[in-house]
Amino acid sequence: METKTRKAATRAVRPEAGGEAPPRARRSKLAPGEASRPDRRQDILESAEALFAEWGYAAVSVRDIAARAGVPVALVGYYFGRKPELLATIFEHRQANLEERISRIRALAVARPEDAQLEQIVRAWAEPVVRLHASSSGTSFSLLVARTAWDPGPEATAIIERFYDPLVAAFLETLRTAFPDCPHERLLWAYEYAVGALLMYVADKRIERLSEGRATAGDPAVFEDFVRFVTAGFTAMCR
Amino acid sequence: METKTRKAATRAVRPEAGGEAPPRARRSKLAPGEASRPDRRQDILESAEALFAEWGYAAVSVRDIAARAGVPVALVGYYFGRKPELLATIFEHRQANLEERISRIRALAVARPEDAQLEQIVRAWAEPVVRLHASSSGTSFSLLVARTAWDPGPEATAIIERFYDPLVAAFLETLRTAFPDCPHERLLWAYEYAVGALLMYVADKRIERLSEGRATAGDPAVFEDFVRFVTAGFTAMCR
DNA sequence: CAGCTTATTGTACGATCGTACAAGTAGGCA
DNA sequence: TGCCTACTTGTACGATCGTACAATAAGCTG
Repeated sequence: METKTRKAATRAVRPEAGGEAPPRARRSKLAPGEASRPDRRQDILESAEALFAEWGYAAVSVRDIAARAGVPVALVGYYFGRKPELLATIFEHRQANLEERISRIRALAVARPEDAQLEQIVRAWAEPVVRLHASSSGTSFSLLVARTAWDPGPEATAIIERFYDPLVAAFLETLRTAFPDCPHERLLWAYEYAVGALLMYVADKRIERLSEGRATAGDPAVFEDFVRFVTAGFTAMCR
Repeated sequence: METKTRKAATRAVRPEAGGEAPPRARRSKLAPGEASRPDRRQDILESAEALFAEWGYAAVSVRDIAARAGVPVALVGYYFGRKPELLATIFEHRQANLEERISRIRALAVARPEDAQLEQIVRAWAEPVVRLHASSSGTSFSLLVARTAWDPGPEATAIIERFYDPLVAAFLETLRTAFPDCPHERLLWAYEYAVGALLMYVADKRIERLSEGRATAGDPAVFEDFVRFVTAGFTAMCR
């Protein structure tokens, strides 16, 4: 519940090292034997991702991010502008995984084997997330997605609307081919429950404590159980 | 990610208007025809509950709470001490609902009709929450529970451990009588998914936007669908 | 009335926050 | 050589935060 009133953004130009701009090939001169000095912009991005994922967007300060990246505070603003833009940039860099989910779901809508279709939809929807979560570089981002989805603040909800509304649309549309007679609202509720389960799969820390470390999210059998749970839930509600 | 270092709490005595102390029968003198002046302590408590539920613990300042309650800031500290104690007091005032859940679940463990037992367990576990959520005075608290469960901050996790670990224990213990052959970890994962679904049921704001207002959580049929979803999920995973 | 306890208020301290801004450095190209 | 651009840094401003504290008001008990 903040009420910030500051001058509007007047930053002249910001380096766009991401996609279209020149591929950021400065710093080519490095002493022989010296490891290529890591990109400080990337350092900031990874630090922000890790910290946001662990503590939530609001609980992490720009100074925390800069400290973890080992750069002065002002460099964060230089590369990413305001704090909400930094959050958005993180999600932009991870869009590939999201687009894979959408395209896999949409592909199922056209080719319909009519058999075990639901399970395929659930897999197409959840599997990229679980795979990302299991990878070493993506585990913090999958956690960040959950934190952002649960964050009631305006910055987080804006991110969710922008990046994940298309996924919901694709999922529901394909799901309607599997359950043509199920009312739309019921599908929506079932989707909510599935999202809740998936977010808990990816983000909950409590299960580690409750199981005394025996329950690990990396086990493929756990994912198979997850698919079973969600698939059966959908079937029970809509069939 | 804050690092506060202040003097330890040296407040002498704080009014304990809640449970054991004298029932707070001051302010008995009111002019005839004048409505009994509302308890300002209660006002603060309700304001805090509503604001924490809507924006999350960290995003709400003590000043926000005082402003909503119409009292000066210092009164919050006078009645509740530090901010984490205020959060804990809210949960203490709502413990009745939690204890109902636990006792209902435990009651099912002794009398076992062996038939439809799982559905009864799920109902005993979820129904008090849904009923509280549907009531006018409890809808903000059920939202607060979800926000707190999802909050990675230390204050929130302390609350969850203190108040909800007994519920998990009761649920799992009773569940083991229904699925004697299901491994413990699998039950734990299924419980996680069920919690995720329940929290989404209670707290998610996105479904209102996605359904354009047509999906209402108050509908009893929605709760029946929820029970179906979770029950089928458990059965598919553990049976 | 006095005396004590509770309730109430304004205020101020120290800390942390996001963000802007001016000044500085360094490398590529003329 | 000098200039342009990208990168880097220290710092400071205004705002907001949790919390403590002294002082006052109000109500009850004698």
